[in-house]
Amino acid sequence: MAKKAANKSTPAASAASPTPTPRPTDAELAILRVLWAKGAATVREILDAINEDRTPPLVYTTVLTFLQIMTDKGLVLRDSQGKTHVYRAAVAAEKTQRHLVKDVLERVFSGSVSQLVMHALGSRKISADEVREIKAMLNEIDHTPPSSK
Amino acid sequence: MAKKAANKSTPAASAASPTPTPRPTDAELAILRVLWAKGAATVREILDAINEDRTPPLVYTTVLTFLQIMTDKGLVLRDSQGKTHVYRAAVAAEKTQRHLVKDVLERVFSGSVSQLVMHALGSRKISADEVREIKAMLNEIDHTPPSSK
DNA sequence: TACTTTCTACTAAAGTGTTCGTAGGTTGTA
DNA sequence: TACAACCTACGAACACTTTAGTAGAAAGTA
Repeated sequence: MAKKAANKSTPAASAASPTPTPRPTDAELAILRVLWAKGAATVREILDAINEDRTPPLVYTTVLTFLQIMTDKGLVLRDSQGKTHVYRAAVAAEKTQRHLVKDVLERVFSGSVSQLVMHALGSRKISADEVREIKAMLNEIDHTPPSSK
Repeated sequence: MAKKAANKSTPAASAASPTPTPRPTDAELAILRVLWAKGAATVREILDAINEDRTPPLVYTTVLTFLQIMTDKGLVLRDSQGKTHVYRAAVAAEKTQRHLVKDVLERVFSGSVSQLVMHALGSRKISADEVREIKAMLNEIDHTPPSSK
């Protein structure tokens, strides 16, 4: 009947790369974000951090299960510190973010960076500082002579 | 274990309330993109369009099933034209794209537009035209006073 | 030592997404 | 008319996600 299903974003070049980096799920991303921010954390610390911005709070074992799954997937690393496990992210924030952005870029905007950027700029109030920051980046990759400011 | 769930099927009352616009799935997005491009299409037309950029091609009934699900969800509208159904998107491209960008913005970048934009800019080669376009948009934002609150 | 707290591993169930297959109806054509 | 081609509805398998419960070990406390 149904077949093996294929949810692979990367063309599976295999070889040496240890991380195929499939899109993390929502729950996984939430946990990774805590770990990226804290560096390392126990289940309880992650639980508390997640429940801070979450209306129906998760229970301890739910987060524990996520961490176990993520350990299997290679998304996090586990240090057995006495009886308690301490987790760290096994994937870099930068890389994962880039991956997710690229994903949206292709899936939603057919690869049009300007479309994506324009939607991003329109999606939320943005500070003058941020505008300046973005302009600086644009100037860096600019191929044309600087226009008037 | 019940899910918080926002909107359920509402089988009888089709196209009732304003669409809460949940994230479309990958398959749904692929179909929406075809419909946004073509305006309206039959199952077969959608199938052909999708299989153009798809290595293991889908079969007819798979796409049909997606369309049926999407009709139930209110993502597409169906015109019964004789024996064949003609589908149109029920959600605007703009709105859906904005929604998806906002989603990534919050989930991945904690709402930091500049972070998202910078990752977008770094994720792919970008033409001088695109750079100009983005700069123009930045200037517009920049010069728009925040209005009274 | 006995009780309580806390932790991990294992299990499980409901939900969601993806993918087809089969049955049965309609339509055009030899 | 009979058959092939095409279409829709429905059902089903299966993987993946989310969520939590139970059991049992370890550690702290009265």
